[in-house]
Amino acid sequence: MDEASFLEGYDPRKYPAVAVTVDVVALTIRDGRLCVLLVERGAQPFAGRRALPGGFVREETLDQAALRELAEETGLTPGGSSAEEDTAGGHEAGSELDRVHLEQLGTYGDPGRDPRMRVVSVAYLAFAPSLPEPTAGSDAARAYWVPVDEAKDLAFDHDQVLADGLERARAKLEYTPLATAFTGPEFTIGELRQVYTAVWGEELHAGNFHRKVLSVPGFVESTGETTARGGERGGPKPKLYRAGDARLLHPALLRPTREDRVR
Amino acid sequence: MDEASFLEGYDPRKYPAVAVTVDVVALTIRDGRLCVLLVERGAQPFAGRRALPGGFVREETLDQAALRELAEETGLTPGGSSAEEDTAGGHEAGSELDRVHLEQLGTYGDPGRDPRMRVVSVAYLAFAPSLPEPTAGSDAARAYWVPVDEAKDLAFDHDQVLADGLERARAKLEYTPLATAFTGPEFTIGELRQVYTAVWGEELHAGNFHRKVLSVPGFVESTGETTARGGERGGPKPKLYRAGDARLLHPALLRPTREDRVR
DNA sequence: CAAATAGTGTCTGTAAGACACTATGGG
DNA sequence: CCCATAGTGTCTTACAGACACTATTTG
Repeated sequence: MDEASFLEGYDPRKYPAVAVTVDVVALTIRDGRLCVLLVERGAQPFAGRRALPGGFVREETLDQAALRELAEETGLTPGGSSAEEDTAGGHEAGSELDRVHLEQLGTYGDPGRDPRMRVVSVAYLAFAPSLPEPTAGSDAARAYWVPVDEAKDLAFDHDQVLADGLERARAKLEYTPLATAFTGPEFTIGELRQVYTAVWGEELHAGNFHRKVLSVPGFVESTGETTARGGERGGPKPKLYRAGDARLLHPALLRPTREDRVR
Repeated sequence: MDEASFLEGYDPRKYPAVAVTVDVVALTIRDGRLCVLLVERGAQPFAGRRALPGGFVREETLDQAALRELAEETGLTPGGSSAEEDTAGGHEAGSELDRVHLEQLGTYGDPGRDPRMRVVSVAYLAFAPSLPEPTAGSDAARAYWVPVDEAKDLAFDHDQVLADGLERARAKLEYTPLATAFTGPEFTIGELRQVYTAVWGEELHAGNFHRKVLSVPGFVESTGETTARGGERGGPKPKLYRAGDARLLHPALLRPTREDRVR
């Protein structure tokens, strides 16, 4: 049966129900460590286990569903989590949420990934600047940031989803300027380098990194300012930069040569 | 509502029905042109319009659903298209279908993309070696290969899906050896170059391409043989190669420097 | 002052692209 | 014989990484 014939004679009640959810791999950097937002599950199955935040898709686009879930779990956008109406139109002028990068990661739909029914989950990947612990807010009390190397044994197939998200994030830092999505609106080259070292888990040569970043057109642009103070343990006041207008890095910033080209 | 609370009190009948389909962007190269597999729609909506092959997801993984749709539309795997049982277990030892590369492309789920109900479609991208026109087979009579630059005004949001698939394919040729998925099991460097020019739509310098391909470890390996005859308009008998064991090209084969790093 | 960081200079190996050239075989 | 293609040589430019070095600021 192809799509055409399916749509001709389609009757929803003839087929087993399928639920569509979104799950979000939200990454941020806290204290120099790459962290992911997790929630504690209260109910079966996987009660007590940690899981990626996510939920049912309503009358909205998939992107909107992912943004809504992220907002609810981080407690960032004041948009009420109680409203049951169509959220397609508006959530209030979000604060830090506007600086969050959100993209689709992949879709996970193996039969049996949820023991109770067929659930197809569209996973999203989010890059966020350092955010406050979400416990402050209302109903997001069960969510918290966990260093990615401590995020194991997640519910459902979320270990795999997280692994896919991390690999995507590492690859994206190579050829896009998305590292700036982890920083504030103004940042130093050193802060940018810390993003790379946190995500890649590898030390980078400070001098070469500095020159490389400035040589890629459109990656960063100078604000003309410097920080008010030098580093905590000394050093000159570094210059401040903004994200540039490039959407692709050319030439790319390749990860340290893992001779391990996968065979 | 997050996933945890959704799963606690979930009742499928409380929510509007959602259908999940797979659609396949199947690409091949015919007569030096990049072509996509399309089907003619017989029923409303979009009757008479062309669309990507696809269909309803059954009790199977999403990957299996995509492979099954592709098999049915190309008429390649003898596996019956009439069987209604669980296909998770087996399709017969497929012929050319084993050489097809299949990967998930993305998921499209805007409300209203199908005028009758909420349909979330998981799109797949397939790279196939030159295949016979599928009209030969049974129920695949409505499917045919169309040069991608003539594939316009497709049904649903398939123009967008196709565009995303093409961009993915072009990018993948840069850093993976997937160009070999478009060729037969043995190929010449010239044939491989034709894959690149067809997909990228750009001429490549034959000499530099030749040296570059051979210099990337694991991209191709020599069979020690040459073709039986030279080119149609003369020339030496080129050597034959097989796909190597690399899964990533290092260093990558970058597209001709579009100074247009996207801004 | 000591230590740490920002930022620059320089050198080396590798890779990409431009161009030229030889060799081979079909029409 | 003509011409297109296979395959190689060489040169120039660009870039990545290693290393060294100076300057600046905090404790």
